[in-house]
Amino acid sequence: MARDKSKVTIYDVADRAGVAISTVSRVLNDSPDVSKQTRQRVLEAIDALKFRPDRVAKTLAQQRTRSIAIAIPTFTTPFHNELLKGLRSVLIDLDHDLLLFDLGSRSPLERLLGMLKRGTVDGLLLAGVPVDDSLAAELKALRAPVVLVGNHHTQFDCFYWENAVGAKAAIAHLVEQGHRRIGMIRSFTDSFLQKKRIEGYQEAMNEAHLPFDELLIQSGTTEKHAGFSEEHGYEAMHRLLELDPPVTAVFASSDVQAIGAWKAIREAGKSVPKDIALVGYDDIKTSKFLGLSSVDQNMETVGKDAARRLLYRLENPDIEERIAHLVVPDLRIRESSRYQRTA
Amino acid sequence: MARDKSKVTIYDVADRAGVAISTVSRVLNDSPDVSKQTRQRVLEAIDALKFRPDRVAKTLAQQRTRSIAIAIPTFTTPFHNELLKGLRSVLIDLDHDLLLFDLGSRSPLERLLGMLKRGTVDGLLLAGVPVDDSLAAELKALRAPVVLVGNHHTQFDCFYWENAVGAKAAIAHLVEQGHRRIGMIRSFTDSFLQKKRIEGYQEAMNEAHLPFDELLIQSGTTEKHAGFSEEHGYEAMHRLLELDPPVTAVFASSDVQAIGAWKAIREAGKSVPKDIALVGYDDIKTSKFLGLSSVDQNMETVGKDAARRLLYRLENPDIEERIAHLVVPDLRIRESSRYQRTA
DNA sequence: TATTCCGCAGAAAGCGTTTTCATCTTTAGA
DNA sequence: TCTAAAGATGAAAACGCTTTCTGCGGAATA
Repeated sequence: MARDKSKVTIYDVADRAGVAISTVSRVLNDSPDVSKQTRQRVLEAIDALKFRPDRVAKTLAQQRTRSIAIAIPTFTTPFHNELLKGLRSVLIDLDHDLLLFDLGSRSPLERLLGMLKRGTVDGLLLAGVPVDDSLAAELKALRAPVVLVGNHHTQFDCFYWENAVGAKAAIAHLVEQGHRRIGMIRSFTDSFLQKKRIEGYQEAMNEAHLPFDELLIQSGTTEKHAGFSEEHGYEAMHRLLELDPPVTAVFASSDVQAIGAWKAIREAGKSVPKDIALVGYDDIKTSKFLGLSSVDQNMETVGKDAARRLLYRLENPDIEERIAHLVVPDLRIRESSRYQRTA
Repeated sequence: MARDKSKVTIYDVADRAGVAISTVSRVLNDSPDVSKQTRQRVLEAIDALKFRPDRVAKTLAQQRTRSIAIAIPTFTTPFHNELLKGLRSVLIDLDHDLLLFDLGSRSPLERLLGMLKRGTVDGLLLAGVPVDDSLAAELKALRAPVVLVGNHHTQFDCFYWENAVGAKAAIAHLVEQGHRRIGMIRSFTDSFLQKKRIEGYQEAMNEAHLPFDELLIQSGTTEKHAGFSEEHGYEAMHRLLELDPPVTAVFASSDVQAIGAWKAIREAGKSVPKDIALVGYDDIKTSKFLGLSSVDQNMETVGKDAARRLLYRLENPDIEERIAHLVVPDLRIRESSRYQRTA
């Protein structure tokens, strides 16, 4: 309400340029059906009046919002920052807006679908959100372009990681450093991602002919963020510290968990990497400065690629082909695991 | 385009209920001018058709978008995560959307103002964005509701921190621990916030009758994020390490800088807190687990308060009164500075 | 010279709501 | 019993664009 400031509209421009509004619209949208002189005149009028087309009206007329929503489990983990960064840079270039949507809040899925139904956004990027068949069906029914990040589903475009490969590389590295009792910190819930990382852990252990001990894979009790939190890592590490024979290395499913674990190790009077070597996952920026070894997933690049794909699908709603892009992660070895065991 | 799925509109509802669309709209907006039976009938129709009013059309008709944008310098620092969290929780409750806007990209201010002009958002929350008089004038001219976080300007509602108090408390604590050569890591640019923190540093040094030495206040060369980055802290710490007599404690203007500094200290073969005590600012979640002492600014609470204020101003555009809420920060003492010097 | 075609521009019909205004009932007041 | 007020509803005009349809004049074709 009370929006006086008498907005300058397409009519004002048309008046001043002595043309019809349709002509102004054509100029605005780079239509070829406008003569050079007319275009010039309109452009001048636009300039003189400092006219900016109303985004909402355009949206209503075109039935297209030029904005997408990204749904992520939560904001409080640094995990998604890089992803967001990549996303934004692409969206800006293609003149789209980004709506934030965290699934931590109440009735998240319902609100998500509501957004699509009410036409708030054109498309959806689900990052780290598990998609079961019922959700998939609903999304399909809405015919909404959806791109998945960090998860896999045959009916959608996906960008996800070779989680098994990353985990395996981490463990192989620890084995090479002379470790034989290698613990793992898992997440609270049993996601696709988590399964793969455990798979990688087991493969590497097998190949090194190390016995499998299920006590070596521990989780904490904090459910928040599905267990991808410092607290959770801290708790899980406590359990690992009680094992006998003791672990000499720990692989955490995320860097934040590793940071939590580190604290537990410190408090137990042990040190990293001398007593216990530590490797995380995600390679968040902090890890580079903490000297925490980690598995780099190239989040920013993935963010860019995912955004491009979503926008492409917006333009071409009817392509049937689904892409499933597998990103191969890189192990970054730092001080937290750079210590050769001689025993 | 190609949005077949033949959207169900207010007309369909009206048809089914046997009323005019205006009546449906009244029901939708809880108008009292609808008889009980009619309302009931309409409600049933809405239900049966699973009708959801189109957000965009509503926006155009009402000249109100029900969404706000938050402008922050960058996503890659964990600093704003808590703020975002607070914001979101309030916005959800009041049915508003949040658009992300990072100023790291090109021509940010222009795009920001464009958003307002084009009616993409109703209001703006500027977090950590310096507002000079020319920007203030432009914002005023647009008559847009704006709330500032972390900065002060007489013409806008502000939520900001007693930066001097926080810095002073940090230094006082270090003095109490027996430190006399206390370094400070500042940001790259000379913001309001930075000035205040330096002010607090100096006050505390004065009160402890410690000599002021401008070499004790160092910055790095990395301009990115105005110097609030790990790299910057790392560089600045290198300079501090060269001082003679050496510093025994360092106060960083942010936690990320402190993390960078910590790395430099480690690499120099010194340890925290034994050789050098460390205190940061912001109290990001990571700090709690690193054992990094820090100054807590209650970001999440501020985020909530700021969002509420902005929405309040949206409802009441004409209130003249400006609020300037000063948040008093709390020092959180952890291991990184918990070491009494006997010298 | 008569016909067709093309380039350009205007008129007008959407897009899906809200909101004002007018109309038609009732109900209340005298 | 008549009139005024209140209550409920519908018709239609916004909101600010895009897009289709139509038409006009001039160039190209026959």
